[in-house]
Amino acid sequence: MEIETQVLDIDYRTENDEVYLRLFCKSGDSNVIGYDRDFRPYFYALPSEEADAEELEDEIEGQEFKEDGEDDGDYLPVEETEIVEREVGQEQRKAVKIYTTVPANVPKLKNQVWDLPETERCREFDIPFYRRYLIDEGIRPGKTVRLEGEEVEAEEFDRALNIDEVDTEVEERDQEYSTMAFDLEVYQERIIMTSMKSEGFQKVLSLSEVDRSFVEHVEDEEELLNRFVEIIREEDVDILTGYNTDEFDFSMLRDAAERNNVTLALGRDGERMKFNRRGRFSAARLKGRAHLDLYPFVDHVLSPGMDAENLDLDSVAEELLGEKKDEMTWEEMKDSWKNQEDLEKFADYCLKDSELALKLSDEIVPQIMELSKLVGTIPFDTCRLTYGQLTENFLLREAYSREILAPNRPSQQKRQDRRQEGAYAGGFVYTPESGLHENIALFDFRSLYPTVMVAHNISPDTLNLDECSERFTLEEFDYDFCQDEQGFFPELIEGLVEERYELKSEMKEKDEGTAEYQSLYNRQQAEKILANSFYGYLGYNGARWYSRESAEATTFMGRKYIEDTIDTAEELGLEVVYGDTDSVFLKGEDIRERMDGFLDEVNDDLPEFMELEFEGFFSRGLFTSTESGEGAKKKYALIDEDGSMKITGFEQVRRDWSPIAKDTQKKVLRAVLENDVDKAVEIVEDTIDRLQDGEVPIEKLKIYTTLTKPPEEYGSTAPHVEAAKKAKKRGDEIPPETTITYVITSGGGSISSRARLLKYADSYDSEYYVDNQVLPVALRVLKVFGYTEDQLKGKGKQSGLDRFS
DNA sequence: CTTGACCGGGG
DNA sequence: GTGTACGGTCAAG
Repeated sequence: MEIETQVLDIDYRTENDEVYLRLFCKSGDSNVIGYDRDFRPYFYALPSEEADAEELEDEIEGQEFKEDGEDDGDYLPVEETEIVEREVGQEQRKAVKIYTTVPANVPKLKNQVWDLPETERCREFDIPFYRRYLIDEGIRPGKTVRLEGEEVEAEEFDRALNIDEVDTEVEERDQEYSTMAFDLEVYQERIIMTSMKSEGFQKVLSLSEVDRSFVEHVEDEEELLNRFVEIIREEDVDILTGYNTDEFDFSMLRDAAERNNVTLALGRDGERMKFNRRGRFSAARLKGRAHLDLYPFVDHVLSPGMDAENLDLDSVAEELLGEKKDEMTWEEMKDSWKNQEDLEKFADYCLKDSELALKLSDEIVPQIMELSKLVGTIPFDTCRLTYGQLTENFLLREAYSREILAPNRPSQQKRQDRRQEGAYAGGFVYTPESGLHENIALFDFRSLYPTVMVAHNISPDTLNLDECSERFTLEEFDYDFCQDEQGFFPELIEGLVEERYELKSEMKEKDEGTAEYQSLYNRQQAEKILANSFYGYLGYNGARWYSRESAEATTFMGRKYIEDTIDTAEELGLEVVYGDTDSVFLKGEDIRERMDGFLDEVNDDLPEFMELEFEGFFSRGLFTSTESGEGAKKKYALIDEDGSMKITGFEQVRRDWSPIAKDTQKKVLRAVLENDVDKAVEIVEDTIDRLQDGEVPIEKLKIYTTLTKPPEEYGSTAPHVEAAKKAKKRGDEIPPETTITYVITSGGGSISSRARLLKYADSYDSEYYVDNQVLPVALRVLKVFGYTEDQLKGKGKQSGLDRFS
């Protein structure tokens, strides 16, 4: 048979010292499984100085390798060897490619081969087998492939085949994936509710009866688990998703399943869910169904481009969807369950969380899929890999197709050494003049670092070549980049940028809001993410292709271009307000008329591929100052003509500040940007008055901090720890991982000793909130206008007194 | 200034 | 399982 399909997931099995891969695919509505039994694990060995490739090959062929090198150890078979030519660093070399039977043999065999005197080193021995397969076969998950082979039977799948051939040169066809989001509610370490939501299906399983049509009552945790598994399998979705499901929901599910002796057979192959350990995290892996946790993807890939500083579901949904969770605090939820009151609201909240996660997945999963197609990782990996790891997977694929051997991953020691080298200079930041500026035009370089790398052919493989006719030399440093042939990194960047350019022009022909437009948008976005990742990757200490020189040269040239741009502006008599890395802020009454001339002047001098672009106008901008009174870098706020603010560097979005402090700062910023400093001062004074008069609702004074262990295990005293200890004495359960919502109450003693949980707080310490919360954040803005703490406070008190007199 | 502990997301 | 990988902040030393 022959089938056109998309790979969604993949794994491998070993049976009797043989290995086969399982490709979990989707073709229309059909679930397809393909078995490939023709792919063997392998790695490379490079000959040392005292041997050539042939001698090394003979040595390997002639040896009998045993596990742990012991005579009675299990045999580590070398199935086949082959001599190949590969690019190694900057030279062409012969390498021995060594095939074995099962993947687990590779690391063991590699150790022994590496120890041979004929071996200089081994290469590509730590690429997970299924990734190796995807790379070598050219399969990119989510992209259409044609599988050919004999049809076989397989339970739980609509079609199954033993693969003879994989053809990746196939025209793309659209494929939809069904998605379900889920969420758990937990009380005293027990699962009490779970919600599930997909297009056309919603349900809440609850341990208590709730008068809602979507709620199904279950007797106990065991029944809840069994029903959960049943429903997931009945609905048989392709993608199961949620927010922080690896760390929270699935770890709860695992514990509950253990307690109740239930098998979490959630995958398509009837197997139980397993945790894959990956460093600091564990990932809940289902087979054949992709479990995509949205949180790590938001954290690793999306957050650099987002405004939100904390990445809880609420903030992320608000930024990406413009939608908020239902207002229900954790305290309210606990009370609701404890007293079995208002359970309808509780169930609504539970369902809402799944609904939000599902909407978020509508937004995010297509991006994960596009990145999977581009980088070639399965979506399960794509959503969990860090930026550097995504980049590296792409590089491994591109290296393979160019017959380049990937460098080895650095050891812990080597990473340490690389870190020790210290930071190199980053972007150039222009010191602004603090205060309020008007009529600001913002310009920035289109993808500064990627374009710099292309313009100067900066790449580890063009660095300091022995033979080269034309060199780009950086005299400040002791190295150069050869210009004769395009390097590995510039070639990849140029490819991505050009492809993206085409996609963008294709986008212009589609209507915004259509599915086609969205899909093109997601593709170009994936390409942008990847193109922008190479610079950071070269300076990342864990990178195989680490090249400090390349990273350093890139920022150096970036600084040169932004400084030249600033010079050009000044030569044209334009006033520079600020600049950071790849952006310049200019101001002037007539800036709108003069900007085109400025842009032409700059762009005419730039190398091909580089471009300065106009970003937008702002009617006002506030720049703060440092302790010494100099203009502060990276801390400013802008307002455009529509009154929308762009705030950078202020603390108003952090959760360790109380709402009263954050709200006040935002209001003060707006007043200042609307050119009304007096109003800003009044806002502060008024807030201080209200705090001192006890008029501020206690809700506005809460501060969050998370406990990671039981409160009594902390050595140091911190407000949240003390608040938790006191609550525990009153009989509250405070398990680890609790987020403590506390308020500093009035009275004597240290601040920590007066911290109480929000629900127990019957007073507040106005002095603390004035001095440690409101004043510091307000001063961050108002110091520029000459206000001091005493002044704001004094005035506050005075106007307070005025009122009473 | 360096070192080490803590924290994130979830309930 | 071709496992074992973060990065920033803050208080203490």
